[in-house]
Amino acid sequence: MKAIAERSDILPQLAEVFRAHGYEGATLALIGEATSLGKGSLYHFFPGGKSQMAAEVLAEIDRWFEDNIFTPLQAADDPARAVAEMVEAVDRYFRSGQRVCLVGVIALGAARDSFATQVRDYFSRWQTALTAALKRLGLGAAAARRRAEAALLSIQGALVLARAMDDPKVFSRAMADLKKQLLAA
Amino acid sequence: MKAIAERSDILPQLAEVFRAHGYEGATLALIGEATSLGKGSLYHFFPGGKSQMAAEVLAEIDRWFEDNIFTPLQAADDPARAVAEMVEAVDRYFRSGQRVCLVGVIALGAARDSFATQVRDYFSRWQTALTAALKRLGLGAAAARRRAEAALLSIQGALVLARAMDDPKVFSRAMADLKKQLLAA
DNA sequence: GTCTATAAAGCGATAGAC
DNA sequence: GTCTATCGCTTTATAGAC
Repeated sequence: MKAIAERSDILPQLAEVFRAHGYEGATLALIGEATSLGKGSLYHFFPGGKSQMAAEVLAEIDRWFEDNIFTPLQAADDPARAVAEMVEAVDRYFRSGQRVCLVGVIALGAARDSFATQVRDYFSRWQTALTAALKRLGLGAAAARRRAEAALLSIQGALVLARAMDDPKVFSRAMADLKKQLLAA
Repeated sequence: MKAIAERSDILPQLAEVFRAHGYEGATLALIGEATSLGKGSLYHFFPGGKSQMAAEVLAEIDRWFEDNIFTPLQAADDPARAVAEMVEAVDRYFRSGQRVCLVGVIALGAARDSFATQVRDYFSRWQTALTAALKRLGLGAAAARRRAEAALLSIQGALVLARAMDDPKVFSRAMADLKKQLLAA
């Protein structure tokens, strides 16, 4: 274990603070606590301050989804299996609804305008990747696009509702439904 | 037009500030600006400060939904028509996705814990009212409950996605779909 | 690369005049 | 009921020692 911090260690911790408190609510004090780093170190890594931190966290999330969700959807031999695995990966990633989607949180808040492109791209690339898999399952282009949009909507809605009801089962139910609906004829 | 402010005038303006900036992001400066009221007046109306403001806004929202959504769903002669009118009322209320759901925003943020009961009740009473209407449409108790849950989930998801994509059409499409799904056999 | 100290501004909240 | 002035604290951000 190194005493010297690395970006790869910091970004996930940073992400959790933004997830838990939102952009406005994530203070440098909370961030310092979560990363065990002083302000000096934080500004050494992120000279642009809080907004750079959030931008890099969003970029990291984007990278993760690209590798673990988008690419598998488009490259898989068996599209039905890829779609099912996407739903399972999403369930794990969001810890059955106990973890929130940072991109969704930012989309709802005032910080959306500052990160508009990153937020939009995240969802639109996800939709594109899922649409491709659904087309390979035999759906028409328009139907595939609509169904992919409905899927993203279900995931985001399930996260909101599960947290509002404080009940992870709401999320699990939604993901089980989602898998069925995505793979239906 | 009175120079003296009334609660009934203030609460809607307050609500818009919380919607636009979230609980943490809604500063007293922004609130003062939106209401054209100084801090003195604000603390005269809300001695409990910001948290009382948010609590009363949530109560006001609750009242509005009780009167305009929940009660009509449970009391209507024609449940099919009541369900269709709910979807239309929701579309108007959220301005086709250009306005955000404050209860959802709070549910996702750190302030959720402070308003947990109000947040939970809002959704659970909505689900109860919608479930009742769906049962009168001929659905079994369990199916009605599940379908009502899926409906709330769609609305919240559509709000997130419409804002993320910055495209109100996403919301309108979702509401059109929702109406069909709720009224399907 | 990490820290402490500190600046400058903004925060929620209060006091008191009118 | 409304305002201004202000308190005490926290905020983001910077400076500089180590």
